[in-house]
Amino acid sequence: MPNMSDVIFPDVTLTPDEITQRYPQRCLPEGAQVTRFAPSPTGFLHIGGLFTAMINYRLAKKTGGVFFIRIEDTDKKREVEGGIELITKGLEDFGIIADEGFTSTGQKGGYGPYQQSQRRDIYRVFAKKLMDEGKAYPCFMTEGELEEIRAEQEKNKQNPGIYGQYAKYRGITPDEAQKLIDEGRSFVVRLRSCGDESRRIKFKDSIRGKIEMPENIQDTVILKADGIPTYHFAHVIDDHLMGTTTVIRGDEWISSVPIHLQMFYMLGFKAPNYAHVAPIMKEENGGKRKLSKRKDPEAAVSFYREAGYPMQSVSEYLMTIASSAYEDFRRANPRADVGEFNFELRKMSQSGALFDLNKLNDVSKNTISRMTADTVYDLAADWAKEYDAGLYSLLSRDEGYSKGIFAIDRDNPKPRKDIAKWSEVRDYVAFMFDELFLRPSAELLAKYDAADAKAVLAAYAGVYDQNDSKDEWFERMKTVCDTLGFARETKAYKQSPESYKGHIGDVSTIIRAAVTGRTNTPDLYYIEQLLGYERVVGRIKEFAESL
RNA sequence: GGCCCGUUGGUCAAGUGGUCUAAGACUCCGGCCUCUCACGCCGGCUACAGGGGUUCGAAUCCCCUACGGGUCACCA
Repeated sequence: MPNMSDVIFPDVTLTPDEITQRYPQRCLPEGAQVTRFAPSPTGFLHIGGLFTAMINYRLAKKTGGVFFIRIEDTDKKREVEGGIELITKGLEDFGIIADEGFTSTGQKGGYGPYQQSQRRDIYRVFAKKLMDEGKAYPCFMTEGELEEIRAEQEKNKQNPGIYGQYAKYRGITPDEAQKLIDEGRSFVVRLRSCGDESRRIKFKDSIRGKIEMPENIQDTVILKADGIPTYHFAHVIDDHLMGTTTVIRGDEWISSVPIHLQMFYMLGFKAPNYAHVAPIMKEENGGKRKLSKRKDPEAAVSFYREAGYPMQSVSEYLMTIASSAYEDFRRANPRADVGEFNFELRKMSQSGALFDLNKLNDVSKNTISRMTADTVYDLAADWAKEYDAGLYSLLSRDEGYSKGIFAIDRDNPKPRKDIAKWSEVRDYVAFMFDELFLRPSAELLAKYDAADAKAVLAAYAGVYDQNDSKDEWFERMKTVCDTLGFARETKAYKQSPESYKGHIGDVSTIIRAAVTGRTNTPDLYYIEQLLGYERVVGRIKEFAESL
């Protein structure tokens, strides 16, 4: 009588030991964590995937360990051309660069290959080992049979699945298997579960604490009909061989942990620590639901790039979701590198956070306010180059000029926080470029007497001096106040409003409207300095005539 | 439906039996500062899902209910 594994795995010649020797124990300092991100190459970087990857990365970095990227391409149907590069490149934009495995420039590291489709032989060796030990068997059930069983179970209100009496092929003999194979029947390899429903399996999740569940009793598929492993089996083999110490993944995997733990046990492997992160949610009809790739554009990381959020801002926002202590850290260390933050898994929230655009905007404004004018220019121009060509040509026409705009009120302890995303830049800088400058309408000054406004503009145009220091400039505006009957101090006006036409604020508003076409802008002095005498006085005169 | 997990203001959250008449952040609304805006500062609105226990004492521990999420594939 032939051996079952010879019937099923005639192609497998290597032994588990030979494989294991290729994956020596890692030499890492005490406490170093080996983590990984294991995406499918679907060509779509989900914001939740980025989040998970970031947490994996941070933990590895914090502990002096290793972070690697492994491609889980065991389902060819979902694969997309260029999907791997899109994901690795996408992560690298956020500073998440793999120590091992896939980077945008290819694979590296000594524990590969890091792509499951290239590891077929490895999985088969261990599947064979399980079969040799009676822990796995071939199952020839057809789709129709599977459906019948499911229907029967449903009718009897039993749990669905292949276990106990429903595991029809548990007792198949090698001869019977050979016969079916000769008939051309296809088969999968199932685990011969050693679980007992009445026993409970306990494990400690690094984020959620103690979890306990009934043992797995399902004869889970480990090798599909095409000989490729299922996620479960690949996970166990890969993370064992690659030396992963902490598996950080989405919490949709929690319910599979009993299967995984059982496989580690049956294979004689030590199981890693698990950490299951809560998904990022979206508000809908008053409820919450997971951000969906299909329905929600904001689920894609590319959405934020297009909207003009700097990668840095998205990172920062995600960190605030990952750890509530992060905002305090950031306040205390505005310029520090994220790496200095003491990230801890156990402080992570266990329930899914609603994605909050308000908060992202706020975080982003703060993030941008900490950038230098040069950086703001570079990033804004990069964005514009791709999404707003008109703006790009204006910004890049005179780099120094453009940087000057972004420099206004930037290098001080309380920098302005006007910009949350690059798509706002066009509006922010509009009046600095004649091409975008909107001639002010008289409406802006509706609350003022037209004759007074004209007088203010004429007086100011007469005395404006491009060479003034800021103090001189301000003093000159006050002089205009004096000569035209406006109060040079707001307080003086408030004390006796009847003795003035208005105050310094009114005068500056009139001038601001003429020069910028708006009543609210950053510091007028610096704007005028950049604009230059001709344009300042020209705009003032033009506006005065229109009143 | 079975099994898991969760539930503190509109949102993110701190909180591990007394220091909780519950921190902080975002949003919103007032006010101050101020050449406008922004910044900053001050203040305000709004919360322990519900019910039972345990305890001198419960947001915190236990039980039940409700609600929300996840999972139950030859997808990951």
